[in-house]
Amino acid sequence: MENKEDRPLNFIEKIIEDDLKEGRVPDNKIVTRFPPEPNGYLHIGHIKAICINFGLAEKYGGTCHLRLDDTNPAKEEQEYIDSIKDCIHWLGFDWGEKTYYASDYYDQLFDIAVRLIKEGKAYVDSLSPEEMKEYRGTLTEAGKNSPDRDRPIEENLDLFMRMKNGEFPEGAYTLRAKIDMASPNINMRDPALYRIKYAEHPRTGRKWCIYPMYDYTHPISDAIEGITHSICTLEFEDHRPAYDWATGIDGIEHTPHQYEFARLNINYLLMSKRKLLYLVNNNYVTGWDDPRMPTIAGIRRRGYSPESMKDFVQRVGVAKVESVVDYSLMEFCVREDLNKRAKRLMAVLDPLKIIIDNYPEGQVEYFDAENNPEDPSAGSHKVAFTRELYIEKEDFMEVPVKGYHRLYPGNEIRLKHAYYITAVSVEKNEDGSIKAVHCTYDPASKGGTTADGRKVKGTSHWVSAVHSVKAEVRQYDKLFKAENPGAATGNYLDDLNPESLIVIPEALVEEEARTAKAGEYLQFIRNGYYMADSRDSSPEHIVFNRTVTLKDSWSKMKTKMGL
RNA sequence: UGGGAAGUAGCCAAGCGGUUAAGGCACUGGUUUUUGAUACCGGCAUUCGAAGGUUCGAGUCCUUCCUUCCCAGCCA
Repeated sequence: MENKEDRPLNFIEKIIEDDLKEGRVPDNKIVTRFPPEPNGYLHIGHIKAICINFGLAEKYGGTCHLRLDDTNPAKEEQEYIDSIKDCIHWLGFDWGEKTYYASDYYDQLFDIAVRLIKEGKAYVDSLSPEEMKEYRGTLTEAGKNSPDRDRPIEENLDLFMRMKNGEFPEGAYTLRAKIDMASPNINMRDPALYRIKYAEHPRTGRKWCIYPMYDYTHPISDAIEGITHSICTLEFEDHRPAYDWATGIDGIEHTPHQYEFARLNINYLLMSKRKLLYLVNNNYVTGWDDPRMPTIAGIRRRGYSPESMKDFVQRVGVAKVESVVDYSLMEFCVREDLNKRAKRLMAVLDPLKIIIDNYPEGQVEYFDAENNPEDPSAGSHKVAFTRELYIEKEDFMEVPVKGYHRLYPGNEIRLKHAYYITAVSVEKNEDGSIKAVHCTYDPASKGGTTADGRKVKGTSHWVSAVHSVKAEVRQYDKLFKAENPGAATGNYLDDLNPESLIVIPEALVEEEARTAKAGEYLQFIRNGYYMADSRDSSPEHIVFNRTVTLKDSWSKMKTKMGL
């Protein structure tokens, strides 16, 4: 049970280690569970819950169940179940052969309900939703008992059977636990156990027309599965008494315990399912897997690695303070991971033509370009060099500003992997814009160094004018430009970043980029990390998504100098 | 004004009565560099929401207060 990462234990790990040490865990095997309701797509916030539950099981040699909490057929769909499974696998976790479903326990749950009725601990209530609300009282006033609370057991039993048999319309009756209408905890004021619902369930079809509620289903499901540590988010703290009530029902052997942690919040991001749905439905984004979406499908398509996201969650930690993590931490994590694994390529996004006057026309040289300077085992690939090339527009200034050490007339820079060049003259269009920059190269600088060891301060990436390939490059940025979208005006749409996607229809990439496939991590040298788009990229029309930029101290300096 | 929780740096987060309050991100200086990237070195809380108290000694214990979050679905 040693702490490999040399990181202090979080409060849940402490509880577990203590439980293990004190022999409170059956067979010394902890059992956790990740219990999403299949009513939508998983987002970054879920990654935390997934990592906690699966991670804990991994760390302490236990198991973690995937359990679909499918007790509300009105909202749930098979599509979501499939997507949830896919996302967990993408993160690198596995739940083994068996997928658990709350719906697997419908029979047991029903039997237990019947038992509760027989023991006088549950009753069938005919109050309408509005009446029930009235009877529940308020936060500061006790509720009052339903007129049906003392209905005879036989009658409750009969009514419950008839509810099950579909004799009543939706809303006519509920089954309620008889707990305490005066409890200061509203969740304990005779919570509903079952409601009537005529809906097609993704797994049980039309077999049932009554469905168990969360507060009743969840703890019993945990108990049935032998969950030892039931970990959920803070908003369920108030439900713990209900959880304990349910696991305390006579005849339930195993008693799991619920622990709550703070959910993950990240600034500039929106996690609300409702708001994300609005963005999708109203075409602010292209879908749930739009690379700007905080969904797992979105960040995956954007080019984030699962390892970096796990690292991110690890660094954030697990506590009970409701916190908002800096977006920059997430960016740091991807960069750190991608730096070690991304294949380096050269891509010119905003081309400026360079003509090397003293380089023979028609000559082609192939240089070796290392795939990753951080990892020599990654090998290298070839790049073609010719007399006419393109570099980034921002890598040339006719009149350089102070501190600029890229190309400008009279200055020598290095073309990555190739030669030193010096700008000699500027060829202009009629409108005064630069048509091309004429340069000379030093043949003795082949490979990017010279025998005299002279230093050049700037190194630019480039592509051959004849060998480069066109590609669409999608420059993604944050979807929202405010840390807390909607905080200022009350409408999060006001904070949408108009520059969250800038499409460069015809960027020029080196030939090697043709081999890139979705899933392969790339770095366009000096531009950022990229990945081929899983949906739209094809050999005929290559599309790259920008995952994240590189850190850029030059642009920071520029803004500091007021440029 | 009921109940449940939480307050340590710009953001996370350790700290569990005993030398100068871990660490990471951000920020910031510098070194190296064939990516103005990376890497590396340095700086960044006399103070822990506030005020009292206990103690030889308090971020840690006690009291009061303040602030923030969650709860009144037949959602999860």
